Amino acid sequence: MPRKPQQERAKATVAAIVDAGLIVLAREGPAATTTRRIAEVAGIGVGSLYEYFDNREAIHQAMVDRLGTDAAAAIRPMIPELVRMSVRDASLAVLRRARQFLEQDEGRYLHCIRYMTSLVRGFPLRALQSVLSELATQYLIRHPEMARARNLPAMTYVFINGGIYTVIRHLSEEVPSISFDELAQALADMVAFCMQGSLAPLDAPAAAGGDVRPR
Amino acid sequence: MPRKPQQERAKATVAAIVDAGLIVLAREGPAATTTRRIAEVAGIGVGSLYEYFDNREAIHQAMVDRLGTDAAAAIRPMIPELVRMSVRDASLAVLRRARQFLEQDEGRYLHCIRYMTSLVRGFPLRALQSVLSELATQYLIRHPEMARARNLPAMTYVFINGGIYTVIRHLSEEVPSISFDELAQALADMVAFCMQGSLAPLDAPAAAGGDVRPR
Amino acid sequence: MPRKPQQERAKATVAAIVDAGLIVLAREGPAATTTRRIAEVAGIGVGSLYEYFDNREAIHQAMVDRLGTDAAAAIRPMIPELVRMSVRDASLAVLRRARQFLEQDEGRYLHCIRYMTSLVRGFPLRALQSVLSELATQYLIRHPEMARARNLPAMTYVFINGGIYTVIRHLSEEVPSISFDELAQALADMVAFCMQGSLAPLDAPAAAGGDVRPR
Amino acid sequence: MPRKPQQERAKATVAAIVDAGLIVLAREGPAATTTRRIAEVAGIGVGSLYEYFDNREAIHQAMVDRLGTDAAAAIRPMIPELVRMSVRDASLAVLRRARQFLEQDEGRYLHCIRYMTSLVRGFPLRALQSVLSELATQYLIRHPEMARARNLPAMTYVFINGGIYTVIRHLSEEVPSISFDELAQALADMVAFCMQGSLAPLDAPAAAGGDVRPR
DNA sequence: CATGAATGAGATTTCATTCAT
DNA sequence: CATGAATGAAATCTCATTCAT
Repeated sequence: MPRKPQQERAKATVAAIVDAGLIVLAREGPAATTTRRIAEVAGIGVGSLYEYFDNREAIHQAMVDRLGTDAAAAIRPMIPELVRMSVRDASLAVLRRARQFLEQDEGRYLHCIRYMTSLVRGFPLRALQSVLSELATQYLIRHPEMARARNLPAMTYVFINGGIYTVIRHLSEEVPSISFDELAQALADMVAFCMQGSLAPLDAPAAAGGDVRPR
Repeated sequence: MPRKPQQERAKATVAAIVDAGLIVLAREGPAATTTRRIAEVAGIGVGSLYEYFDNREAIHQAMVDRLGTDAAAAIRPMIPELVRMSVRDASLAVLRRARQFLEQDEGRYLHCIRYMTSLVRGFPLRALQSVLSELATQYLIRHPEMARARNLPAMTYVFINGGIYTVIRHLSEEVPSISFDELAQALADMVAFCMQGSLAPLDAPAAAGGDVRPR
Repeated sequence: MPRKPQQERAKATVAAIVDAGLIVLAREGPAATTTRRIAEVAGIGVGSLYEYFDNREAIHQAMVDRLGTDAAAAIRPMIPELVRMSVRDASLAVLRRARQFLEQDEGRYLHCIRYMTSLVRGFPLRALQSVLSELATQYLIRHPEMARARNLPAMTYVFINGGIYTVIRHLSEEVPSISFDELAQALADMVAFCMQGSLAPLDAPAAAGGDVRPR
Repeated sequence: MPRKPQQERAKATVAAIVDAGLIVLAREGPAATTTRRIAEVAGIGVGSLYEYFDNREAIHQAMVDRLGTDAAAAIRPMIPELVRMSVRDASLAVLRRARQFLEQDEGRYLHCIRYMTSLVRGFPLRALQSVLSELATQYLIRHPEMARARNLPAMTYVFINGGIYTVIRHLSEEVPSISFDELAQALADMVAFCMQGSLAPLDAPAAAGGDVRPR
């Protein structure tokens, strides 16, 4: 019976419901995402939920989709710009944007991610993962010299997945043992090292460094 | 009023309950970890759960504790041996053991970890994290020359957290884009590179690399 | 989260629940006042109880409140009339009304009172007590000559409390040793004697009596 | 299966169980009188309860019986002495003894009486009532001149029942409006007036007590 | 005899879903 | 369309009772 929203108002209601779901999930945990509570926060009657969703499961799914979509949308527009940066700067830019995204609205998305796996089957951040893969591909297209690195797929896999989770984990910590900037620097360094070669800089200023220099 | 188990039989029952909880969580997801189902799988009556646990929440907590304890116990005994290996070999050894641990009992722990965050407050793998930190510390004590690396705490943080999650994520994938061995190699390489210096091993001594140094 | 009833229908449901509770308590005793049974007798679903009450305890409280309110309401309207009667007649009128109240609906209230103390904390008939106190006060205002009696507060206390309970006790007896009329007469006489009869008889006409005079 | 206690030790255990029941009831209310709690307080295992009682109901019954027996036993030995006192003094003596009985052991019996009606069918204080009736009878035998009072049975009924309850009610109040002594004096006065004081005071000094009779 | 672990019937409570208004 | 009262299936939890040790 739930109809596709055809009017403007209806679309707004659907968005309000999904928003409410995310707000409740973030603030009160998965056990609180009851239909009553979601309807309450959305400012509508319980019965109205079923005008737009088949059942609670569908609302959960919409919440997960929304999070994935929003996360991907936060990064995707940056790609054209990122591919023109150094590996290190591009990494830092992505990390900073990720932090901003996760912490907006009082950490709503950050909190939600914890619980997403319990709401629906499947990995909620697949869309984000795809965007980051796309970024890597585009970057390599523009910088073919890097593509010689061995283990490229594995390295990329580790950077994307390890990166996503390490950031989430760090932002979730109440008393992080290191600052976010330190974390970001370390991650960006690692990406730069491993993709570009030689850890020489480590112990010696080294000479040139070719195109690797930032900006 | 759950009493401390006083007889031998009672201890076995407690273990059976926690086991059953993990089995159900792994196989049927968090929504299935009802008291009824756990009791059923444990082969006891529902009432018996409450002889040993205050409420369902307490059972969940015990499950989380158990997973953390088991995970730590899988790695800790290896430490003395690991510190005598090369960084790369030690990393590989840990990764292999982690895989074995996560995949035992038909991936019970692997599946459980997905849902742990939704069951209780707090990070369920803190114990594992601690063990890995300890390993890092011990390793650096035996290899003081590495301690000169900059960003040591941040690097360690990234390796531990990123490593844990990347492995979990990989093992959870139905159709992984890379093999576990490739992943492990990549991770071990990264640790070795970043901790030990010079990406020389890659394909060549590598000339440039220059200003890639952080900060 | 039980909401205040907003529609007419809802108010009727609340009343039906409390009614059902009193009916079950009267007929089947306190052990039978389960949520299931109350819902059944009220002709609603179990879940509906929780639309209006937080828990079973709240229903019990509402039952007690209802009984107190009804009892008070049975007597209060009589006050204007009572204060114009003689002490004896007023007492008899109150006693007759009390009996009628307690015996209506097949003795529902009478039976309930037995069990009220076990349902909630506090004295369920406080409201009735208050009304009777008010009656006494109003009466004394109109009949100031009585106010000279010594021990007025204590006497009033005894009449009200002793009177309430004696009536309840009598009506509860299966084979009363005296009739209700005899009881009522005796009580009314006592009130009349003690309040009105001046205590003259005590030391005066009374031949014997000796040390019986107060203080 | 529960055997009659034949050994000394067994009798002590039975007493301990009943004691424990009364203690729990007094301190924690009727909902707490579970078999576990009673066994715990009695210092025995749950299973042992069933060595001496058929079921929980039987324990409750024993508790009620015990209270009735103890209450009666508190008053009965005083009868020979009481019948030689004045009405007023005898009344006061009984009231003081009642208070002492109800308040002993931190008000154990007082608290229990509140809940007794919900534990078993029947009036738990019948034994006390009987003792007081017996006292009245004995008193009238020794003081035949009083027996002329009209309404004697009704008066006695009121005094006994109203007296018992008024005292219980008063002792149960947290902030009594009058002191126990005031209450006792008032009650004793009333008894003395009504039994002894000739009813003359009613409408006139009157001659006899005769015409005061109702109707 | 005494115990306490185990039980399961039954109690309370929650909540997704329906449907009359 | 929107509502929220009503529902009942299913969850959590309690506790009198049994019985192997």
